[in-house]
Amino acid sequence: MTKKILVVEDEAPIRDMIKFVLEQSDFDVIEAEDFDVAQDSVVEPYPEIILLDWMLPGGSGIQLAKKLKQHEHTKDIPIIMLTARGEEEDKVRGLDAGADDYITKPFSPKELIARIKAVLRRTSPTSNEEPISFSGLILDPVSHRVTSHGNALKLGPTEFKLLHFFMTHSERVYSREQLLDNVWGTNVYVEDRTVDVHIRRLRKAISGHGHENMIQTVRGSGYRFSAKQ
Amino acid sequence: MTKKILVVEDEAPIRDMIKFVLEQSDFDVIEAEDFDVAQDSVVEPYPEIILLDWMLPGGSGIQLAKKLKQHEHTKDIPIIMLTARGEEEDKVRGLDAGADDYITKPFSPKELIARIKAVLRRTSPTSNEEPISFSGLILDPVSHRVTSHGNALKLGPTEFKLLHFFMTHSERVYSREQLLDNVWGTNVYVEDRTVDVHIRRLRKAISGHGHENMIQTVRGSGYRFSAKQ
DNA sequence: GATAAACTTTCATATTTTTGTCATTAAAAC
DNA sequence: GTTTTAATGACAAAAATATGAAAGTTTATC
Repeated sequence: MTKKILVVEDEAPIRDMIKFVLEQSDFDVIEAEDFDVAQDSVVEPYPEIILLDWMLPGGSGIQLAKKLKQHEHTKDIPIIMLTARGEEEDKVRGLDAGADDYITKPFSPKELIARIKAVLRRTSPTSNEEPISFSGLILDPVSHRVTSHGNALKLGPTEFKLLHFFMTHSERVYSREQLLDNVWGTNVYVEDRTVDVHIRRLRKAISGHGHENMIQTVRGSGYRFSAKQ
Repeated sequence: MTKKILVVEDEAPIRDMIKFVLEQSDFDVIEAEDFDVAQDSVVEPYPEIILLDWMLPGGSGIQLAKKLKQHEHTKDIPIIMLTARGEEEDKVRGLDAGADDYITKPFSPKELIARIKAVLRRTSPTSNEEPISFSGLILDPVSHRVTSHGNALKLGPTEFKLLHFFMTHSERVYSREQLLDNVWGTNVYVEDRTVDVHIRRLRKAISGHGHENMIQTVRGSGYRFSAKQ
């Protein structure tokens, strides 16, 4: 699950440094050296976060921020401003313009990564946290637990995700590819048949508690999760 | 439940800005522009949190912090330092003097509120002075003691905070990063893996008393504190 | 203010768990 | 009965966590 980050910075050396640091931490970096390139870069799939040099030539950093905040699709993308020392007053305007955080140059790689992660944590949507229940089988996303009639079941991470997906998308057939996309994530290179193995592991884990038939094979199409027989 | 916040800041415009922001978020603000006024303001009912300008005229911010930390009634009031950029080194001394967090000026309203809430989250379980108990394991915030079936356990400061957090947030998975935020604090840049080590030490400390499995590893997600197996 | 003790953080290494793939067997479809 | 598709068991590689120890900091004590 690599996150896309757009780095808008006119000075190539700094941009390169940032790119290097971020890629070390497994982010997917897109670079832009000015306002126009940056604008063209904010397209689908949208970056999850934008590092924006405040002092772009012509002071266009603020303009870009404002523009992004105006559009529905981009207004929720968090922006971290990069500022130089001594530009204190501008920061206020930057934060007004909708930036979520700022970092003062020069910064340490550690700080950069920490800030990015903090912002991602703050802004990433808190999905539905309610336990999901199907005839005695309960999955609780908060405690990250699955119980069957009160007994804790032991599943690996992938089986947990798979079950979570199924329980939130029941009564519907999914092909192996769709399952891979939804559970493993897009652009993951894994054999289709691997899904079978995880299905089997999941079935094994929830079986013996009256949940024998909840994960149903639909020959030629894929699998379906259902409480009905 | 409006919380009382004392703002110690000599520059009136900044003070006003902070007051405005905090009142928007339903805090009850008390202002002080210097050491003496501040000292007189720290009386019952005590503020729940203090925002303290580091660079008070005469550098008396640190003195105030130290003084507050010396007195029984005020030593547990969390202090957030307000510092200017370029005073990085002072921050260290500030945190030494007992500050719980710091914010660099200028800061956004969003950031200010976020930091205050974070500190309150971290420290307000402390304001609940009731001992917390889980199947024979008792943590008493007042005496700062942990006992297992009556026997005192020896934990380091971090292990104590970690256990305290877990005991007030059981049955919920926390990632290493979330634990760092909640137990270490937001301004701390520490390796994720460091959490593992403290988890181990905590486990070691509470083990051998029938609490083997209270701190549970959730592979791929983090850790969970639970009385259940 | 020096010295020792206690803590914290990081790092290297060991251990455990999980994962993806493959070969084989079983089941269904035609 | 042959072909197609899924189930299963085993296994090696990869990933994540546990652990021990070193190095650096802080705190306490004399």
